[in-house]
Formats: sequence, C-alpha cells, structure tokens
Amino acid sequence: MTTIDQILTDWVRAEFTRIFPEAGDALSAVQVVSAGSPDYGDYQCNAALALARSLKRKPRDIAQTFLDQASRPESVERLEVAGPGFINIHLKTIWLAGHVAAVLKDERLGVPTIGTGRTVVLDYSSPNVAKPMHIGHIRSTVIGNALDRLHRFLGYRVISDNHLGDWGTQFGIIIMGYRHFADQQALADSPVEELERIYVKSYEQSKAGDEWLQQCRQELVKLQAGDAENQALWRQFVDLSLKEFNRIYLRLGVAFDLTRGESYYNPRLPAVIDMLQQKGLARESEGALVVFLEDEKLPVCMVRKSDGGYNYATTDLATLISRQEEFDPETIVYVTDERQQLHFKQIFTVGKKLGIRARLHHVWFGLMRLPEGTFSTRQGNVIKLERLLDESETRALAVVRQTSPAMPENQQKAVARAVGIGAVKYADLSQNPQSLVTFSWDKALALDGNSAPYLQYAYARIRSVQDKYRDQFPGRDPEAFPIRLDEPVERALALQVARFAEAVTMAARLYKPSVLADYLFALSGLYNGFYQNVPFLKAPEGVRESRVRLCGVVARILRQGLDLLGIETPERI
RNA sequence: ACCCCCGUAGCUCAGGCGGAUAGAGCAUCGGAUUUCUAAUCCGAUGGUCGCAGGUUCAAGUCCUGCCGGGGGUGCCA
Repeated sequence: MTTIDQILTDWVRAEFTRIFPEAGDALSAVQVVSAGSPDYGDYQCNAALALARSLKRKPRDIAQTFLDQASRPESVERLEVAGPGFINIHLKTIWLAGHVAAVLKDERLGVPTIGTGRTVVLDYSSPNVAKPMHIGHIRSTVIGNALDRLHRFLGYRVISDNHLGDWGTQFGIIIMGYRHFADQQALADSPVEELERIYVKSYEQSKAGDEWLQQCRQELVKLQAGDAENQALWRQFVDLSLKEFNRIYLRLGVAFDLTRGESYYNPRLPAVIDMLQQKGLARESEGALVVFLEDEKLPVCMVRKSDGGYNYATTDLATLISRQEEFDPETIVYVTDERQQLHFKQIFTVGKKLGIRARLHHVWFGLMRLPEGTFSTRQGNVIKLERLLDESETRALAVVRQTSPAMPENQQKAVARAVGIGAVKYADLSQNPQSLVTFSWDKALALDGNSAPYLQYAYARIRSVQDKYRDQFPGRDPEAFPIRLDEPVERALALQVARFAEAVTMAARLYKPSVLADYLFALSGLYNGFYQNVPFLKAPEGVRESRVRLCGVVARILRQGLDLLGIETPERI
C-alpha cells in the first residue's frame, strides 16, 4: 500500500513539474506533509515558498497558479492558498474512509516491506561478563531490540548480535580475585554478584600494590596463551554470566541471532594487523602499532599495544571484517552509550580504508545517571536491572489489584508483568535517546500520562468494546458495513490510522523508536477522545458498525506498534 | 587545550527537509461517570526556545562567538 503523504507527494510533484518545468532540480524537493493544525486542512504543501526564488515569482502567485492548473486526484476534496503561500489540502472524507478500510484489510496495516533483500547487522546490549546488568544497560538492550523488531517487520534480514564483553584485561583481575577471595557458597547462590564482588576487591588490591597488578597481568597472559586452568575459569565466568543475562533477556522478551563475545574474534586479531600493515595503514609509534588518521582529523587509533597485546579497536575491526565477509550487510548498526562515539568514528574510518562496503551507523544514547552523579560498579551505587524490573512489576501489581479486584490473581500478576516491564521499556523508548538521563524511580515507573500503560489501557478498552459488541449483536459482521467518518473526532482518528506506515518507516530510517512511540501515544489520545465523546454500541446501526471497525483497526495498530517496541498488550488490564 | 552532545513551561521531555499562533506528560486549579474499563476525558494556569550577533520572505531548527552541564581525547572497554 502507498501512504497518503506519498500519494499526494507524487501527484503534487508531477503537477509542479508539468506546470513549472523551469524550476528544474528544485522540483525534487517538492513534497506534501501532514498539516500543522486541523485548521489548515489534512495535508499541506510548502513548495510554493521554496520555489519562489528559483522561479522569481511571489509564493502566493505560484500557489494560485498551481490551484488553477493542477489536476485533482480522486482523493482531494479541495485546495486552498493560505498565509504566505501554503497550499492546504483537504481530503475527501469518503476517500479517507476507503483508505482506512484498506489499511484495516491489510495484513501489514499498510506498512510496506521496504527491507526485502536487504541485510542489516544490529549490535546491541553487549554487557560485560562478570558484572551484573544494571539500569545503564537497559537503554542499549531496549532501543536495540526495538530497532531489531522494526527492521524485521519492514522485511529486512536482520542479524542481531550480542557482542559480549567477555575478553580483556579485567579477566586477569577476576582470576586473581577468584583464587584469593571466592566464596563458593555465594558463587552458587548469586554467581554474578559474587564475581563482581571478587572483581572489585581484586581491583582495589591492584590499586594498592604493584605486585598484585603484576600477578593479574600474568594470569591474563596465561589465559590468553591457552592455559587450561585459566581457560576453564574463564569459561565458567562466561557461562555463569550468560545464564543470568538470559534470565533477564527472557523477562524482557529479547532474543539474539548470535551471541558472539569479543573472544570469538580473538583468533582473527593477528590477521587484522597483517591487513593493516599490508595496506600500509599501521605504523610503529612509541613501541605500539597505530593507525594515523590525521587526514580525517581524528586521534590515532592504536591496534597493538607496546607489550604486544591487542585492544578493543583491534577486536572491533576484526568483528567488522568478519561481519562483512559472513553476511555482506547493507548496514551495520551499533547501539552503545555516548562514550564510544570517537571510538566508532575511528573504527568506521579504518574499516572503510580496509574495504568495508557496508554503511556503518552508530546509534548512541546518553549515559544514565543518578541524581547524585554517575554510578559505577566500583563505587557500589549501581541499581541492578533486575531490581528495577521487580520494583516496576510490584508497583503495577498494586495498581492492578486496586483497579481490577475481581480479576483472578494469576491474571493480575500476568497483567502486572506486562504493564511493569512495558512501563520501564517505554520510559526509554519514548524519548530521544541522545540526551543524558537522570534516573528516577518515579519516571522509570510512571504508569500514567505518556506511558506504556496508557497505550495498553486503550487497547484493553477496545477489546472490551469488541467483546460487548459480539455479546449484544451475535452473528453480526461489522465488516459488512462501510467506514463512516461523520464526526470530526472520527476523521482525525482515521487520519492518524492512515499514518501508521509513515511512523514505522520513519522510526526505522532515523533509528529512533521514539518516533513510533510518539505516534502511538497520539493515536491513543485521539482514540480516548473518540471513546469518551461518541457512543459505539448505542449508536444507530451502520454508525455503530463503522465505529466498531475503527476500534478494531486502532487495536491492531496498537498491538502491532507496541509489539515493534517490544511491549506486550494484555487483553484486559 | 582540542573534539562530540545537550540547554525549550515549576519538573521531565517532543519538536525528519528552515514554514502558519512553539507542543505533550507530570504538578497546580476547575469540571465530566444512572451509559461501551475514570490507568480516562474536557478546560485553565504556565514560554525573552541559555545569551549575543549573522544568513533570508521566514530561525527552536542553519552559521559564528560566548555562558552553563555532560562525555571523550594512543597502551581500560
């Protein structure tokens, strides 16, 4: 299906081109957008203002000429020139109703499969082994997963990869800590917490004395050289961590195609160095091997330390090359926090020099902070992700018990789970990620206003209406009646319904799930106004069925849209 | 010192390509339920879009400088 803005843009651009051929290249910028306010019609075109310069004519004259000479497609009721030269477009209500009926009928709710035959690799979540996932990890996980779902729905072949931090210098510290401080009972009860405790303690020791640090390095060298005992310990740390991560992923409804840690690429690191040297990109400097990026005005990128060890730039380059060879993707997307911006600029630049063809994109988000400042494992002021999820479900359960006391307890709990987890996810998905976020319980767990429960509530209300319709009018098929948009609120709702495809494609194109969240919130707002202000079941026959059908299409969009954000929609809440 | 990001209502934030009177949520105040789930709806209050210049028909949006906050800058990731 073609979206309304596209239908209108195609028409307006063709007509502008016919009427004003002298405008030339500027015509490619002609487009139609939704109207800024209902007062200005349904859609508007600002091309007359933009073309005024190249045509050397007054904007209003251009717009008027367009009105005089342009054809009228079947969708258009009337056009008007307004303000300095806007062209306001009013759609035929009956045509809009037909369009909504077509969206309703469409399995995909009008969303095109623009990704068919295209591959995207998505690198997200990527927590560090031996550290618990805390509230700072949720953004990459939740945003990455939404991008994953959006692209799959659009028909892309998606390779999602959880690039675990399972290699590196911290393992020397952990192994030393394990040998000296491990509490087996604690390790059995709460493995990752214990590993973290061990790590922090060993890290403090290494700060205190050089000898400890040296021993940590030795353990690391042994591990990297393939020492059987250290390898076994490392394997154990990874397995214990993965078990806990998977528990959280299950709870969040997140799944990966691949879980390849940094260690997976370890055997390929020497080959990366070879490539860099063969291409003359890497040079010795101060005992280390580095790539100079002066032409790009970037700091040097170190690929081998003076002690011969590799660092994360080398690993990420190996990862890039591996992904290019194995999947030949059109795009590779990384979802990480803002601190890695420079790192990825360097990696992308070096990667291009090495012949990586894929488009490379870094989706970054602001760090999560606490009101009193940053948190860190070592300061011990982290809030574990599981605690956040527990708290959210608890708060949701309290509300469910209060508002739906008659609901069986296991259903109350299921609803609280969907609402609680949904609220936490939505808090991160509904805002532009590129701002620093100060964590607050009230904000993360908001259950009213612009929140997941607001959308889930709208959905549940619709399901209830549909059930009541079936009860009161058994055997009747609303689909046999046409959609009617007599009330302004119905018309506004229909316009929003028609824009679902636009919201989904834009959210994916801009890598911003918040675009879809905003859309769904606006849809719910319009629906709630509709619900509140016009009768459905008590409306006369015909009007009643039309409204039930509108309810139905809104429900499907809410369910599909929330699913794309990774949020569940209970039938009752 | 340099580089990147942010600064919009009391608080938290939306505002692809520059477009009409800058929008939500929370909070505050006032209304709405014999009727489809009130986790809702309707209304009100609340703004020199950090500051100063510039570009143009038009700037929250683009450019320059400054102020404030955050992050980063070859041997952690």
